[in-house]
Amino acid sequence: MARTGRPRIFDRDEAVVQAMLLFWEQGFEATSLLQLRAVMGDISAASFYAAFESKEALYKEAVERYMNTFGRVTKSFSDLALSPKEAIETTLRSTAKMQTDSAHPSGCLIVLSATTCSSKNNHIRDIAAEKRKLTRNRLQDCIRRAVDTGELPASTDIHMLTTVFDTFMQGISTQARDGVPFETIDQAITKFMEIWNLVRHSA
Amino acid sequence: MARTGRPRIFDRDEAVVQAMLLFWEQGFEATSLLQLRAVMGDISAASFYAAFESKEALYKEAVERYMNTFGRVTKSFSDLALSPKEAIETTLRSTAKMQTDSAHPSGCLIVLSATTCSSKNNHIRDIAAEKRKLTRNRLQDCIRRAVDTGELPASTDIHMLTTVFDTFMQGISTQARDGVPFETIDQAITKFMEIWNLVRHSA
DNA sequence: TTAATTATATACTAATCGATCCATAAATCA
DNA sequence: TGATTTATGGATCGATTAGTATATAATTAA
Repeated sequence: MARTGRPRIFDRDEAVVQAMLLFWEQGFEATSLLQLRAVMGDISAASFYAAFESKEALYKEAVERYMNTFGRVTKSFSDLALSPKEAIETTLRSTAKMQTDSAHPSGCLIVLSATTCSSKNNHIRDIAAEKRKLTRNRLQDCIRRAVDTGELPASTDIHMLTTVFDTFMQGISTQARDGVPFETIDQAITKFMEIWNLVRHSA
Repeated sequence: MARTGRPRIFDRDEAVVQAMLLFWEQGFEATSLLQLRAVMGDISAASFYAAFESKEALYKEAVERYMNTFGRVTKSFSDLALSPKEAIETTLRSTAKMQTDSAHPSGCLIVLSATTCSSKNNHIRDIAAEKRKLTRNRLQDCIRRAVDTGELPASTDIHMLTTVFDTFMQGISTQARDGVPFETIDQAITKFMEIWNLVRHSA
């Protein structure tokens, strides 16, 4: 059952991807409708608003698309086939690798695209902030699992340790934006992960 | 010898501070001239452009002001009265304390206010990026000093270790923006700093 | 063939953007 | 006093912002 009406001249799915890349590079507020429509296939304003409700609605779609593609690098947090330590280390290395890939904007869209914005757009900031919270929760679950299975001592301060790893992970975005190469970040991760063994033997 | 001409009706110095706070909160592009003029004492457009050359020039002044006030928390990197480890630990704790102070915007202006911007404004991004580079260099000098004095082994990878601490420090900005309280970050710093001893005994 | 549906192109809106012009006010200097 | 200097208020600039109105084109369903 094909849908009725005049067919869309552009690929909506591909348009979302291109919009995502632009939001990733420039952030929400710095990206204009004119720029968006250009990269989305030189579509008209009418076509844009017919296919997407608003700039904000498109941003939400772009964020979701990011989470389901590039943002998947943090999925290892929830990989029960890995030990918690392996899960975190894998996530950090995948994150660094992805964020320094020159095939797309550097850093993380969720961390960079809307951390600052005008007061009237605080609800925009919340869109990405919510995703950061979700990721942090999965990191925390991963650490909790390590405590539950005895890999880390029962005395471990889960909240504190989550902050240690979350802080480092978010810092990778700025490092990547500033051009620090993957190899350097990767070596830094190797050193950073040694914290795990310290926690392990701090009972 | 008082200067000639009609006296300025607003406090230029205080106006820069208020502009700095607004750039800090909202970022460069999200902050409009209208908002700036409002917080700078409800000054007119003519007064603004007479006292400051442009929005960009004001931003540069605001960045300098930040570096000479709130940004001073990283000065400990260069405090030779402290051991390198103390210098870094002091800087991290001061940074966390400052960035979570509710008396002003959270996080770091240098990290947050211009990491993303429209393509035409890439030179704006460079203003803050240059400051991040300077801070990183002072952190690196601090670590180099530890190697030179023998506090860290001669085999230490200074570049890598600088990345470890710089990444964590920059991550504090997003943590602060997301409302993580000082106490939590402070405890995370305690755990994070244990890396130092690992490097010390990794010869 | 006609109706219904959907997307299109084009023109346009009101608001805001950073920045400028100009006449005038308020100070010092001679 | 009168000349010089600087800052002011207020109007305005062209460009750009996100978003809309309208008429038409292109498809499917009946």
